[in-house]
Amino acid sequence: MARNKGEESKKKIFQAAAELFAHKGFHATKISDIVAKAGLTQAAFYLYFNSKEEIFEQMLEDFEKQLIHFSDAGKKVADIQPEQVKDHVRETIADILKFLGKNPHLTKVALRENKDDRLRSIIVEKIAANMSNNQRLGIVKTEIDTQFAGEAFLSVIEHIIERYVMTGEKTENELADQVSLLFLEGILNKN
Amino acid sequence: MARNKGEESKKKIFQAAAELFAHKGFHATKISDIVAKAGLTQAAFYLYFNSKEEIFEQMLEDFEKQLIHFSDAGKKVADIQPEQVKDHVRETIADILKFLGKNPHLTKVALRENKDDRLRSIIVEKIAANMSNNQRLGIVKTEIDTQFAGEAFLSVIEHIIERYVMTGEKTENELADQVSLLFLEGILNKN
Amino acid sequence: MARNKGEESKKKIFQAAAELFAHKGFHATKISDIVAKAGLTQAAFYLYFNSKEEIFEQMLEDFEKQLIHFSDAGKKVADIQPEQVKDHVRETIADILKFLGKNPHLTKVALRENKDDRLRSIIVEKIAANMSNNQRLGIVKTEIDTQFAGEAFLSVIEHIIERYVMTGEKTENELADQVSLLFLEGILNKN
Amino acid sequence: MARNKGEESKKKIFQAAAELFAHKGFHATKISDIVAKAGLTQAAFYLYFNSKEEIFEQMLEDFEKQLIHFSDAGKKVADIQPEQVKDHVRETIADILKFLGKNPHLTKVALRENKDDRLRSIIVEKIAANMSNNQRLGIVKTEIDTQFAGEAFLSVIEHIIERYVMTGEKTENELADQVSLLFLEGILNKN
DNA sequence: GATGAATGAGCCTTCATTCAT
DNA sequence: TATGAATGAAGGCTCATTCAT
Repeated sequence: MARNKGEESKKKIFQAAAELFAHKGFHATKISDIVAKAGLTQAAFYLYFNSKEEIFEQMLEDFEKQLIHFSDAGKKVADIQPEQVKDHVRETIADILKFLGKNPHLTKVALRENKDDRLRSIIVEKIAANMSNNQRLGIVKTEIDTQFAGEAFLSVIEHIIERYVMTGEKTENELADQVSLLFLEGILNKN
Repeated sequence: MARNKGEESKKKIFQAAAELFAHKGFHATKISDIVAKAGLTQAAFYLYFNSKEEIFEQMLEDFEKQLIHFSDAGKKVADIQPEQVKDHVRETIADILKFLGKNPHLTKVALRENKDDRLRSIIVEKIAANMSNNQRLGIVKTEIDTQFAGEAFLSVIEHIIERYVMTGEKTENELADQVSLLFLEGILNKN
Repeated sequence: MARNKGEESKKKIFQAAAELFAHKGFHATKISDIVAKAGLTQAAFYLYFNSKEEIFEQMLEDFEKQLIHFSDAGKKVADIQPEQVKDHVRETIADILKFLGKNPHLTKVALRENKDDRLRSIIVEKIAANMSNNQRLGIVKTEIDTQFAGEAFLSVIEHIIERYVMTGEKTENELADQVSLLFLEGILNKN
Repeated sequence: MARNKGEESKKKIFQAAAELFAHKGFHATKISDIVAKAGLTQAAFYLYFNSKEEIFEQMLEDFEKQLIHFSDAGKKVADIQPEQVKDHVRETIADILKFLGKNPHLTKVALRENKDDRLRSIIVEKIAANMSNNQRLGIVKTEIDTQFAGEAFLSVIEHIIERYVMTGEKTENELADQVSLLFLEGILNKN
C-alpha cells in the first residue's frame, strides 16, 4: 500500500512543523529541525512546500478551514430553556475545548504566531455575537462588554489548551466545568 | 553634561530591545534592529551587553525585581469588611494593571518569551494563595480551583495589557471594572 | 508503432537542451527545464544521458561531425574564373549560413559555450587557409591578415545567425549579399 | 592612509566580480570565488552589495555611464576632408578599441551577459547613425544596410577585445588598422 | 521505457559577534 | 565612549543525480 507516499511525507512534514512552530515559534524553528523530526532531508521539504513561510501560511489556512467547519456544525443551537442555560454553555465550552484540543499545536500557532490576529478576531467575534444575543434574551448581564468578555474568554481557552490539554493534565470536561463556573457565575459566593 | 552618557546609551538600547522583543519576539529581533532604534551602532551594543541572550535575561531579572517590589508594597492589605470586598478587589486589579501597564513591553516579554514560565508561576502562585485565603474566609466559592483561576486571571490580564493598555484603547480603571465584574460575578444575570 | 520510442525521447531531450543552452547558457539551464520542455521527467533524462555535462559534450561532437561533413562536401571548389569570384564567394557564404542556420541553437552553443574554442578554431583555420590561397592567386589583398579576417568573419556570421536567422528576420541569401558586400569590397565608395 | 578602507574593499570586490563574470559568466561565478579573489569573506560581500544580481546590475550601469561619457566626448567630429576619411575612421576605431579595451571585462560582461541587449543596441545605433550620415555625404556606399553593418562591426570589435586586447596579443592601433582595412575597403584586390 | 520520491552537496544570504582605531 | 569594517557559523533554498517500482 505504498500508494501516495508523497502525500504521507507531506503530512509528516506538516505535522512536525506544527509541533515545532507551537513549541519554539516560527523563527526559532529550522527547516532542518522539521525534516529531522519527519525523518526526511531538507530537500524533501521543498518537494512539498515552497518556503518556510508557505508551510506556515498553509497551517493558518488549514486551521481556518477547520474552524469554519466547526462553527458551521454548531448551528444547531435551537432554543433552550432558561434552566438549561448553564449546562448548555458548559457543553459548548467543552466542545470548543475538544475541537481546539484536537490540534493543540495548530491552535497555538494560529492564535499566537499570527501577525494580524485575523483568526483570533474571527473567534472573538463569534463569541461576542453569541453573548450579545444572550444579553437581548435577558440571560447575560447588560453591563458586560461582550467584545471584551469574548477576548478574555479566548485568552483563557488558549492558555488552557497549552497548559492543560497539551500536557494531558486535565480533561476537556473538567476544564469546561471550571471555565463555565468562572465565567458564568464568578468566584464570589452569593451572600 | 557628559554625565553618565554611557548609562543613557545603555538605557536607550535596553528600551529599544524591550519594545522589539515585545513586538516581534526574541528570535525575530536583530541586534541591528535594536541599535538602529537606539541610534547607535552594533558594536556599541557589546559595550553594554555581552550577548543578545544577556540583554534578554537582564530584562527578565529587571521585571522580576520590580514585581517583587510591587507585591511587597501590596502587603498593607489588612482586613477588610465583607461589603468592601468587591471594591477592594477592583482596586487591586487596577493596581496590577497599572503596574504591569507601566512597562507593557517588559511585561509581554516576561510572560510570553520566557522559557520556563518562572515569572508567570510566581504571579499565579501569589494570586492563587490570595484566593485560597479568601476561600477560607468564606468570600470565595470553594468549588473554585484557585490555581486554575489564577492562571485564567493572568491570561486575561496579559491579553488586556497587550490589547488595550499598549494601544491606549481603554484605561486601567475601565479595564479593572470589566475584569472584576467578570471574575467576581460572572456574566449571568442573577435570577 | 512503438518503434524506437526511446530514440525519440532522446531526441526530444537533446533538442530541448540545445535550445535552452543556446538561450540561457549551460549553467542557467536546469535539467528540470530541459525535461519539462521535452515533456518528460528528470529521471528520464538519465536514461539517455549520464550527466548534464555529457549531453553538452554530445552537442559539441554532433556539431563537429556535421561541420566536417559539410566542409568535406565543399571540396568541389575547383578553379573558378576571376570574374566569378564574387558570385562564388557570395554563394559560399550563403552555404555556410544555411548550414549553420539549420541548427542555430547548436551553432550558438558550439561557438559560445565552448571552453577551449576548438570548434571555433577549426572553422577559422579553414577560412583563413582559403583566404591565404586566394592571396597567392592575387585575388585577395596581401595586406590582409587572414587569420584575423577569418576570426572577424566568423564573429559576424555567428552574430548574424543569432540575430537574423534565429529570428527569421532575413533570409540566408539576403544576409549573404550583405556579408559579401561588406567583406569583399568594404563600405567605402570607390572614388 | 587607511582612509575609506571600505570603499577600497568594495572596489576590490567589484573588480574581482567583473573578471570572473567575464571569464565564467554570471551563473558559473560564485560569491565565494569573488571574495576569495578579493581577499575577503562572503559576509563582506553583503556589506557592499545586496545580492549577486545587484553587483551585476551595477556593472552594467557602470559600463553605460562610461559609454555615454565616451560618446559625448567624441562629439568633436567636425567636418573632415574626403581624403582624410580613412585616417579619421581608423583613429575613431582605435579610440573605440582603447576605450572598450580599458575595461575589457566590463565590456565583455556588458555585451554578452546582458539579457535585453540594451547596451549593445545603444552602440549599434550610434554606429549606424554615423554611417548613414556618411552615406548622405557620399562617403559610404548606399547599398550598405547600416544597421546590419553596425552590428557586424560591433561583433568584430567585441571579439577582438576578447581575443587580442585581453590577451595583449596585438595593440589597439594594429587592430584598428586591420579593422578599418577590412570594413572600409574589403578584402578584394581592386582590379 | 518511464516515473515518483528522495537525497547530497553546495550556493546565496543573514546575523551575532569581534576588534583595531 | 563609540564606530567602521570584517568575520564565522549557520540557515534557507536549489539542483544534479539516484533508485525502487
